[in-house]
Amino acid sequence: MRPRLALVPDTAKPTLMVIDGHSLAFRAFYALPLDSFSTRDGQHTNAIHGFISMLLGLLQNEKPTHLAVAFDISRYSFRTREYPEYKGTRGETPPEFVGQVPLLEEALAAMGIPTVSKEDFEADDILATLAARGVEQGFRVLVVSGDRDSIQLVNDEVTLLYPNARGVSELKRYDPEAVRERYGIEPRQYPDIAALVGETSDNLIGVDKVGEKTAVKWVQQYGSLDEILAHADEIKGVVGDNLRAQKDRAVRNRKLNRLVQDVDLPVGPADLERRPMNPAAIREVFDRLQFRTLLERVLKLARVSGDAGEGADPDSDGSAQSAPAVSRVVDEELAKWIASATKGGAALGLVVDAGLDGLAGIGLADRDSSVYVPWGPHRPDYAALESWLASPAPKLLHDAKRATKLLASLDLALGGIAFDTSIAAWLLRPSSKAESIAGQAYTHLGVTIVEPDPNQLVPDIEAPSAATLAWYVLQIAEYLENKLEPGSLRVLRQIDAPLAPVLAQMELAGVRVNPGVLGKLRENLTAKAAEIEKKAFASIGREVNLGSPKQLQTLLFDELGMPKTRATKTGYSTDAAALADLMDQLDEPHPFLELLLQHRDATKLKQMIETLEKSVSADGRVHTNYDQTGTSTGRVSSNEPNLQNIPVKTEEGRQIRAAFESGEDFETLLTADYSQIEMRIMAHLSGDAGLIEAFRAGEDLHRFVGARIFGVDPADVTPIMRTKVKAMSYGLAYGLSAFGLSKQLRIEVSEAKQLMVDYFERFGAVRDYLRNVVAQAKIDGYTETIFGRRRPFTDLTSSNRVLRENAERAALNAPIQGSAADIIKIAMIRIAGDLRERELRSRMLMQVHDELVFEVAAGELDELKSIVTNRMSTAAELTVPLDVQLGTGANWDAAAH
DNA sequence: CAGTCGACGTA
DNA sequence: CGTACGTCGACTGG
Repeated sequence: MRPRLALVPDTAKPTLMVIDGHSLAFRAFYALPLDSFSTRDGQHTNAIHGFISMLLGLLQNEKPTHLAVAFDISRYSFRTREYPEYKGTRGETPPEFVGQVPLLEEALAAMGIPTVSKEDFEADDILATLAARGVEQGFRVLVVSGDRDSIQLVNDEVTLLYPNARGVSELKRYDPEAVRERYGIEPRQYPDIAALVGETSDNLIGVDKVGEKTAVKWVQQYGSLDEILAHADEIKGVVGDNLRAQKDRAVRNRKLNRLVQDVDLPVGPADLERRPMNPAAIREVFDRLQFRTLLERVLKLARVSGDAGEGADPDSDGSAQSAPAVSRVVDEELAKWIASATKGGAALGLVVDAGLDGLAGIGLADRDSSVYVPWGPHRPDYAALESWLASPAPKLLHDAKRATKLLASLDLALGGIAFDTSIAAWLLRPSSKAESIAGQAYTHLGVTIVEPDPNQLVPDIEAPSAATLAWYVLQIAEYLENKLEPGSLRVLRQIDAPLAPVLAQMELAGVRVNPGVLGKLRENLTAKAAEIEKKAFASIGREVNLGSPKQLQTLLFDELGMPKTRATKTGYSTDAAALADLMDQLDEPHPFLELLLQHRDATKLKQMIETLEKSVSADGRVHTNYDQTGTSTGRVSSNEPNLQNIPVKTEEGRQIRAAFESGEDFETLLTADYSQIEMRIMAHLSGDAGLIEAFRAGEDLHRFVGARIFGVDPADVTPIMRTKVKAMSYGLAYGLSAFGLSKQLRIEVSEAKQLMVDYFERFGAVRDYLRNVVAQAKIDGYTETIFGRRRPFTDLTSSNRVLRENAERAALNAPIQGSAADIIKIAMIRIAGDLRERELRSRMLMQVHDELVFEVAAGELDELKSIVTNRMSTAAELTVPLDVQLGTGANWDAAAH
């Protein structure tokens, strides 16, 4: 059915494609805007993007059988030795470009494309050599280069693909005929023309007054540069005089622009046969570069070339193990299969099939068989399965939280979550995005699981059976288990795998939201926003979309002529800090500014309320989704809706919290939070005697620290002093600079600097620790939390300063934020265990990084308080106590303390 | 219609 | 020129 044959070019000769990496990447660099192609953390990628995009087009259109990319090693070669001025007019290569070359080489390596370079030679010489060898060995050769000197390589077997002025998206094809048409000469004569005319970009001056037209005329007349020089006497006029006077220039140029065709290379054309791509490596590199569309394109190409290369269907491919056939089993047969598969305590792959609503079936797999258990409404006796599911017998899953929830909806318990491939992949690379089972099979096993097109209304092919997927989960689990360090494996087994069912329970429970409270608040805010908007329009005498930064920019900076603020990608900032600055700067601030800020406040809250209202389920509760693999530090995140960013700082914000209540069958809400957990972790990790003493003394931390720094009694620490110290302390864990501190506190940079000096004089071990974290991470390539959770870093040694310093701050923060995440996760697991064992009806509902919210059943408050306090404060043994604050109340706001 | 950006809420 | 997130409306480019 598939036109497989068409994928193989029907030419007798193999095609060798050789590409000048530097010249093409450099063209791409200038063709694509620098600003539009960079990763979130500031790595420029425009040259890489342009190059790969061009390369994919070439692979698709030209279908080379052999391929290599040549790079210059440096800007020095035998040519610069012979003629130091060669390429001398070239300015410093932009650092934004230089930083992209190693990444491009990495991307090519992942795509299985060899790169070639040779000390003392330029990429063009390598192209020339490979082209010559290729022709000798019977190849059709395609040279891809942006250097005009490559024209000399063109002949009946060698075609040059040359980028036009528009960049690298279109390449002009130069075969001998095209060269003749463009220049009126034979390709081999091109260097003679170039020698006479000169090449500005190489700093090669030609003969004065001789341009392309004159040079072409002479070459046509005499045949070659040598002949022209031999007959120089015959040429009349000023150009003739110039030629005779400056013939050395032409001779020198001709010597330099001759490409070397016999460079001693470690590879020949035959070694450059296209190899299968490594999807896992490609994903890794492209993820890092944040190339989404290109990733799709390259993976598609990888699949196509893989099919064409192997030409066999997966089932008949003996080399890779393929999934066993699926059998449907029920009743006694099912019991028998489970008994035999779990013999010796073996773990089974388990996938729940979610059907359209509820549970459609269950897929199970051991190493060499897989079974599917359909979950009919009139189900036969599945006792054996149910008891295995509920038992601690080990199970390997992908997304255990989801499976737990699905089974729970049918009142089925799931125990023995021994491994979760989704979590495992995240622990291995916490910055990566979650993948489906099929995605993981492709990434980790290199296996393509054919899935129906999700855009197709009527599926074109059948979806893979849950049983087959379960078998793949088993394979992936095995692979990842070997990949994970012992420390990461411990984090998986002791923290994240046991946490999954706890989060599942919290999601299922949801939290009761009072629609009346929200509705009233929304109405108030709607009216308020409208009123502010009216005033704002009146103040400027026209209407404007207050939600459009672009329109606001026009208004503020063009029409009202206010001073420019911080630059953003698309203009000037209109954020709250920028507006505050404007109001400070102007003697009589325009009333519009204040109104705009108020309007933002009101609409932001209004939006939040509306999203919350929309997410209330039929049971009157909000069921958020906790993403266990969504952060790179180890925290969980919350979405749909996000319950971790409900306002708390302003009075109106707190009114939203007041809408979160305990359910009807419950008595009250209990909140429990860790006070200053990150500072305590810093005290622990740094071993700073002063900070440890501060926490052991048990008094107000910022007051204590302030007293030390300002040399006064704790009682004499003023609110201003306390604010400064507090900002400094909190900023520490984020890699705050004197500049940042000064901006936040609105004080002079010099004062901020002095504050930092004073701080570190008293708490020097903290600074030593923070420095050491970064230094160690530079050596190891990763950071680690107290419990061994790792986060890898690649940019700590980058030559790009922005990139490197961003990575340094992230590395500084990761062990602190991550350890706090570990601690609360451990507490949650233990609290959930206690609640279950003691058969309490109270439930854990929410987690907000350092805070837990519970719904308390009648008569259980005291017992719950003691469990929560105990488990939270003993979740980790630190050199300082873990202080836990409790609060109770009818709603979340009232329960705060 | 999907993806990006600026802005802003939380710890 | 402070870490980690998610969500919104406006805008952009296919």
